[in-house]
Amino acid sequence: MQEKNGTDLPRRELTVGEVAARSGVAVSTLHFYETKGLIKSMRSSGNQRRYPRSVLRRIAVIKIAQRTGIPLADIQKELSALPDDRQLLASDWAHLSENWKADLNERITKLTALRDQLTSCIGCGCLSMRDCPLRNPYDTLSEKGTGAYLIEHAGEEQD
Amino acid sequence: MQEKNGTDLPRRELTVGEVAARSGVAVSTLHFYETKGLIKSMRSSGNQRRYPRSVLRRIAVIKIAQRTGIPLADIQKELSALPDDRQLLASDWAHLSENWKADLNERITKLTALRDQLTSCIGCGCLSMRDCPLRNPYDTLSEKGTGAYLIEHAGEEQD
DNA sequence: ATAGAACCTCAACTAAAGTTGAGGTCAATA
DNA sequence: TATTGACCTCAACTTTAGTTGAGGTTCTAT
Repeated sequence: MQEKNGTDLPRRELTVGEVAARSGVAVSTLHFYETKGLIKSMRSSGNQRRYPRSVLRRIAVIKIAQRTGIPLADIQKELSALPDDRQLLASDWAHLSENWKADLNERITKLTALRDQLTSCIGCGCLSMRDCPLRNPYDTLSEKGTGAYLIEHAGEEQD
Repeated sequence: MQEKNGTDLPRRELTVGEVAARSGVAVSTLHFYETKGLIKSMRSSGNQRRYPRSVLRRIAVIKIAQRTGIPLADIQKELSALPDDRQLLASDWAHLSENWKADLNERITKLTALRDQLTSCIGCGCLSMRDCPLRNPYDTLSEKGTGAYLIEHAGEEQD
C-alpha cells in the first residue's frame, strides 16, 4: 500500500486523525491540547493541521504525566519551560520524569499512610476527634479548646 | 459560659455554623452535601437547619472516603444503602472502610507500578511504542499491525 | 426593641478536562 | 465530477465539587 502523499517515502507529517489513532487520544482532545499550548501544529494549504512525528512522543509524555496526577496546566508550564519548543530529547525526559516521580512518590506516601490508618481504625470505629489518626489531621478545634470536649465528655452521644 | 439553648444540658442539636466549625467544612458545603443526599437536617421553627450530633461522625466518614479518592456520588450510594439512614455504627464503619481500603489499595498498586516504570525509564527515554512499559498500556495499534512500525524502522525520526 | 450575626433560597459562577453539535470546507475515491 | 469522509471553527454542554452573591429572614445580645 502506497503512502497517501503519493511518494514511497514515509511522510513526515501526520494529520490530526492519524495522530489521534496513533496516540489514542480523540481529535477533540488534540484541538483542546492545542488551545492549552501543550502541542502545536503547522497548517496545510487548506488550513488543516499537520504534525511532525515528534508530536507523538510529546503526547506520550503528557499522558504519562497525567497518569501520575499532574494537572495539564502544570504539564504545560514544564514543557514550555524547555528551550524553544524543540523536540523532546532524552535529557528533557529525564528531567521531567524526575520531577514527576517525586510528586508521585509523595502521593503514594500519603495514600499509603491513609491506608494504614484505615487498617488500624477499621476495628476501632471510634473516629474520635481527639484520638483517631484519621480525623486528627482535620481537627482544627483541638488548638482552640472551645469546650467541645467538655460536651463530649458530658454528653450521652458521641460525634 | 452557658449553652445557647438556655439550659445547662448539652444541646442535642447543632446549627449549620456549629457543624461547619466543628467538622471543618464550609456552611455552603453542608448545604451542598444536603442537596446530594449525603447528610440530612431537621428544621427549627424558623426554618433553620438543626443537626443531631451524629452528623459530625457522618461528615468525618465522608471526608475520609474522599481522601481515599471515592467520588461523592459513590459515597452517597454506600451511605444510603445502610438501613434507614440511621446513625453510623462501628459495624457500618467497618464495612464501609473495608470497601474503601480495597479501592485505595488498588490505587496505590497502580501508582506504585507507574513509579517503578518511571524509575526504570528515566535513564532510557526511549518511550518506544513497542517496548516502553510506560507507553504500552495505551498502545492500541500494536494489535492491528497497521504498518506504523515499518515506518518507524525506515524513518529518520522516531515518535 | 433593635442591631448585627447567622441563617435561608436560588441562581450563577469556578475549575479541570474534555465532548458534542452546528454550519461550513477540504481531499481522496468511484 | 460528485460524493463521502475527514477536517475546520466556535459555542455550548458535561461532570465533580463546590463557592459566591443577591435579596430576604431569624436569632441573640444589648
